[in-house]
Amino acid sequence: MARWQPDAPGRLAAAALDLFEENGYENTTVIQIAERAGLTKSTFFRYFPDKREVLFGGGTVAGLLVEGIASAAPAAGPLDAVADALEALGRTFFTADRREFSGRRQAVLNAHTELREREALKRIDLTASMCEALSRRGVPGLTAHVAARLGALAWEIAFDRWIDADNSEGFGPLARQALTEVRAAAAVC
Amino acid sequence: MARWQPDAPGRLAAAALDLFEENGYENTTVIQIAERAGLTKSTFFRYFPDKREVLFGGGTVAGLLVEGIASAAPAAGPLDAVADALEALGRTFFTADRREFSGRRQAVLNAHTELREREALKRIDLTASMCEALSRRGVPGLTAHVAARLGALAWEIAFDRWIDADNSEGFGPLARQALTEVRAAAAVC
DNA sequence: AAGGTCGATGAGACCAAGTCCCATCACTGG
DNA sequence: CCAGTGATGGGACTTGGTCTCATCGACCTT
Repeated sequence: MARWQPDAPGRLAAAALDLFEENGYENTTVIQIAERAGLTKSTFFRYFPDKREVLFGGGTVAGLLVEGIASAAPAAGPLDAVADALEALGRTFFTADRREFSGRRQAVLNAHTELREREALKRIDLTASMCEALSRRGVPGLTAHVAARLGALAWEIAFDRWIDADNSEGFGPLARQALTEVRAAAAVC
Repeated sequence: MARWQPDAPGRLAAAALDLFEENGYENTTVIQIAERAGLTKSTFFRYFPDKREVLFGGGTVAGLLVEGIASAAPAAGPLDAVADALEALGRTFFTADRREFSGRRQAVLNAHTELREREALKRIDLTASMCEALSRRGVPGLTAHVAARLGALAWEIAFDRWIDADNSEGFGPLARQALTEVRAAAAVC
């Protein structure tokens, strides 16, 4: 018999999402989250550096993106490399079984400025990661910047559509579709 | 004789910038900021909703941008409207006499994650404002999104160059230049 | 000139976030 | 049987942020 229940951080994250949905982010206390998970404030801060971070656990995304861009066909253009990376994300991270969770989480993020703020920072850092990865492919600096930002925009569009209940397509195809739309829109600016 | 020294928020912001430079953001206390400005914690939070916001006082930027985009020539394309707006910003906000201050402020922002986070949110909201303004010009949704993001990128590039000491050009021309470079880069994605 | 309102500020209680340090206690290996 | 380990608990402490009430000079009214 194990001494402690398994997966403390997972339980904390689940409890936090529940409570944020029920009472709102600013009306729930770290102590309440910890209690619902059968833990204490001390343990909460052992796993998460602050209250916001409890909803941003999966830090593997940056790595997946960078790897996806790096391993794209050498002849692929910058936006094609980004498309490959987003597709990899769809296979590993935005899988069908996580769609409901992602939707709930995103709804909570959208509803609270403090959480939107954290998300904004994550997005900027992810975009910077994509930009670096593109540079390492030999893409010139400014082009890499533009491609990374257009890729981030396509990502967001695809994510919104993926979350949308009436849509049962996978994230990968949605990302490719969004990317071609973005590319077309950029051409008429 | 005035009962109080004038411009309490301005004094608070100046004191905060000084202290952040001297001791770093997390090592300076709101009480210290208030004391240096000859005020108290109560007064600080009367003018600023939180400690970070003391470096983000000028909230007129969004209005200037939106107005600039709205008042561009009707025949102008989306990115040209953005260029007009950035030029207006250069005339009203990024004036030569504020360059030194802007540089100091930006250095502090870049050095502290908490402040970068707030800046990230501001940027997202500004980009959304530009996007809306473009939509009101009749620019189709996706095109507006792309133009707003490319405009934001050009803004950042122009700002960095403007801050750079060896460059005495005004913000407006730098923004136009950055925008044409970004446009060219987007064409080869 | 006396008195009352107004508006910016001060004082201090109070709560929650976040940090730190040390105690606990089942499991493990010798 | 015993010492070490590692996840957890407990609680003191600092700071950000909220709230309410007190202060007091300027200004206005009569």
